[in-house]
Amino acid sequence: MVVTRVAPSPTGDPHVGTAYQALFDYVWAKKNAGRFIVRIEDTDRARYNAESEARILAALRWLGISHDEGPDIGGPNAPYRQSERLSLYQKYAQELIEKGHAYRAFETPEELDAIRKELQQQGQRGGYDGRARSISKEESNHRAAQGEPHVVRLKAPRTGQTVLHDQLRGPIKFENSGIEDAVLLKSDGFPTYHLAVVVDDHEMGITDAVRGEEWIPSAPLHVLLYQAFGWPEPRWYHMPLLLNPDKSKLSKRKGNTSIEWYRDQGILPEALLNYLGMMGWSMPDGREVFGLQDMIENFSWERMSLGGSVFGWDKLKWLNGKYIREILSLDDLAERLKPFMEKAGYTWQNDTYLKQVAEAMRARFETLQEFVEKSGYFFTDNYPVQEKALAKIREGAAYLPEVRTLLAKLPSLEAEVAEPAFKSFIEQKGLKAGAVMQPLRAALTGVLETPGMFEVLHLLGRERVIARLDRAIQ
RNA sequence: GGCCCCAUCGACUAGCGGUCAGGUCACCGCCCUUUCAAGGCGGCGGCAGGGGUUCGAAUCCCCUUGGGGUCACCA
Repeated sequence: MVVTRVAPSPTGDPHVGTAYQALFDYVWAKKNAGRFIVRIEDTDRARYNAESEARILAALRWLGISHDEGPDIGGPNAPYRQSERLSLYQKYAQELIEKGHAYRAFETPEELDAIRKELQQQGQRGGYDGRARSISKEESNHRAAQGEPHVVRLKAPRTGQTVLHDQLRGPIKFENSGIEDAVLLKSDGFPTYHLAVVVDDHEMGITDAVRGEEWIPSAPLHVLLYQAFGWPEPRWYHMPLLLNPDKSKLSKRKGNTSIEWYRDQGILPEALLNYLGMMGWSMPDGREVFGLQDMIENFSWERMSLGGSVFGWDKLKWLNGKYIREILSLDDLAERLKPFMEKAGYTWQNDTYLKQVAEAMRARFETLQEFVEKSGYFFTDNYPVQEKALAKIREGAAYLPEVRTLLAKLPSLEAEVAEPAFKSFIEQKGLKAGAVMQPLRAALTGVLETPGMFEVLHLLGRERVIARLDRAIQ
């Protein structure tokens, strides 16, 4: 049995890094017919954001990553919010104190600052020297009983080494002398990540701890905790990081990290998921377009590459376009377009029309939002006319009245009718097609890039075509 | 700075001792063409450097360099 978890911290926008993590946790669990858990790491009162949890869960749902247990659906290991498990951590912290693996420390934040400075001046590493270790058990108990504020710190060994057995990189050795007496329980009674993650992973039966590489430096602390408790360690997998274009860890300041931002741009969830799947991982046959199920069927850690991956926009957009033009059905595409159209204030006479426009535009937009931006003239007469289009209209002013006459008297604007009529008109005049087509295009759409002219004529219909021509001629 | 991780085209990657180092995005050119796309074809472009090991290294080892992560009562 494999049980994995993703443990987001509800401090803000749903982060693509969380989705990345969740994706691999999910795939690995499902590959092994196991369970995938979502746990909320809300032990930081200062950064807690009340809406964040729901948005993170919604984002995962949107992506199609479904969890087997979590705060919204419950499960055998409930509760799934660390803020609701406080007594657990306190109990285990107490246990460590009694076993001699942890101790209370009573320094105030100001005192800690002073200690840190002092240590730095001496050229020593670390932020705490472990001085509270020397407080006697009696005194410690007494001061705690008096209600004196304190934290609980790990009594890290000062000699020897601790080895992290990372499944992706092999053993990583750390000198214990470099491991600090980290705070396990804060003075507000909340645990730090270090205590919480170990206690919860153990209590929830997590067998495989998959998380970002940024955790490697504190991993020995976690190993030490497992040893102190006498619990078996999970298998550790430290994933490569998602990067900004400048190769630093993906961050809000240097890129778009919110899943909601991509959603609002009209990136499809399957495209985003697919793209995340190709960050550090590849299909055995080299396919670049693949879904969750493909990933589950073909997943193995051997195919993971360890260098971080730049999370870039260009290829994501290309992939999204690929889904739009080759993977989605026309019906599906139209349905997904609707909310974007509505948001932009566009209306359409019926779904058939929307679908026809979508079909005509299909190869010409790569995000749903792009469709809205490029297709306005199909949905309103109030579309802007670009400078270049205006120039084209003037250029072709001589022909437009004749084109109007021609189109007005045609029995229909279907391509089968309009195209031959148009061709012979052009031939008669001894013109090049573009000389007439481009001004006409500009007159009917206000832009110079549109679907084929005859598609446009047919979609707009005679009434709108004539009206727009009249307007342009004036 | 200490500790730790990583290292193939600009980007995403294939490669796991013997390959003309392959594919994709982006970029450039050509074709198609009523425009713009899409699509097809082609091009540009890479094993960071130096030592080893080996008959033979992108592949294994070491050093250097470079990049990154982390050093909180945040996760």
